[in-house]
Amino acid sequence: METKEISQAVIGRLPRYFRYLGELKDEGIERISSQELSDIMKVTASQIRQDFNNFGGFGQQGYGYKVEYLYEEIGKILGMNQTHNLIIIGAGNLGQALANYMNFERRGFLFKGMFDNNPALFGKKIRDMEVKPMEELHDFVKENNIDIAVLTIPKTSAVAVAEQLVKDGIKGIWNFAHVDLNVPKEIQVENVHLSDSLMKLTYNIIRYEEENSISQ
Amino acid sequence: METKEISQAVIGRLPRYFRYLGELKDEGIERISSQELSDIMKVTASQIRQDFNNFGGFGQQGYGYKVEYLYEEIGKILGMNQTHNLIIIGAGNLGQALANYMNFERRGFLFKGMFDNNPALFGKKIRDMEVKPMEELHDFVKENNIDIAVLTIPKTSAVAVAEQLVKDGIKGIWNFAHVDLNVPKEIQVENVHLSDSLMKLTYNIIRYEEENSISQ
DNA sequence: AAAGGAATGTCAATTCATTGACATTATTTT
DNA sequence: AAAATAATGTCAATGAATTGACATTCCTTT
Repeated sequence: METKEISQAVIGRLPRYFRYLGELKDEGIERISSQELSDIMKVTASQIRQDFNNFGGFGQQGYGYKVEYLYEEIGKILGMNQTHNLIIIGAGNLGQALANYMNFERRGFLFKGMFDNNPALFGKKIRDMEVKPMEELHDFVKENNIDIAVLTIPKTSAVAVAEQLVKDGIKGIWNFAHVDLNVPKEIQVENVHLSDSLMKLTYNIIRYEEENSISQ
Repeated sequence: METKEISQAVIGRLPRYFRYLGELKDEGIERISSQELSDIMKVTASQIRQDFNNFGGFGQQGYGYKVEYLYEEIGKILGMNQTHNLIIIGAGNLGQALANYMNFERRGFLFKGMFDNNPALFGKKIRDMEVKPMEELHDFVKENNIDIAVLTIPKTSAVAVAEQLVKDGIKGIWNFAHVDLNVPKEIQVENVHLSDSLMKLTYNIIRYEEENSISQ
């Protein structure tokens, strides 16, 4: 079987397709063409077809795409048909918010534990899960087949914790700490750098204002 | 003055440069070459120079870049030398987490208010700021010169709220709702779709595992 | 069952982003 | 003060991503 690399540009668009297709499915729509999807999603029909073709193509010529089938297939590609054992490290506001906010379970993310080094939080229940001390983290990861660690701890400790998690056998890290982790390339890292995102927003706001004042 | 468009690819890298330069500055490092920065940040020196040149270039030939100067200049480009009035709409876990988590003020983001439609939350203080009912939102935005609205509300209401915010004169929206907002292009939107990010992570985990099992 | 129409899959062309190379210019050393 | 060195700024080349075009294939209608 040939292993052709699929670009992260394509991967980055899949969740959005998945979301729109889920909505179409919920609306009871059974079939859609790339052109119709293009109109709804505001991307070119050509890109949609090109993207899907990375995975062999899911449509029928002359007909279009079956919404439910396409939804399922993209879901499989994204691993939404599997379960993933997940822990949250850092039980501060953000960690708690993520634990509560996500309807993880609906997508196969099994919330297995929550860790912090603040004794005041030990035993506190978040989503029926007691916060455990950091000392227990590494054994827990090893013994419970944890796939994904969510890092919502300060950047000062994030790098070291990540390195240890790698040794414990973690497969992926969802990193909210404001630092770049230094892990082997076989460990997948997805960064969510919130302040970077906010800075992009301010750049674009300022840029728009400047453009306007120049043309006045 | 010429208005040359700077690609979002470049903008997206600026906050990371800003972060590394801030750290270098804090370490007391005064000068750095694109090659040294390249080694630290794991991007090509060519890209670094190319990126900076979009803004005219900040270095001195034969010398390199003055860390503090470069830090300040990139900060200005990102609007970090200005203040931005900001409100959070949706005082649930995520909204509260963002209010507490960010050291907004250090970067010029002035937290001006928090809104929700859950009466149980009205008056609750978050960061010395009482949660206000949604009814007061639109007048508040108009009267207090709000630049940025952070949307941490369910997707069902996000689209309508965003449309009204545009009428109220908002400039940018930091959108955590799991939906694409439909606003005029002069309004800047920065999406943080957390579950999209998590799906990318699972894709990459699965992909790595498949690659490995094939080569076994 | 055959003809016509519709929409995919795919190839080619174009646009955009990244990398490489080097002339130029400033700094540093002698 | 001059020569040597260092590193930028910039141009050209390469590579990647997106868009456009159309032949092929399947569906639908008659």
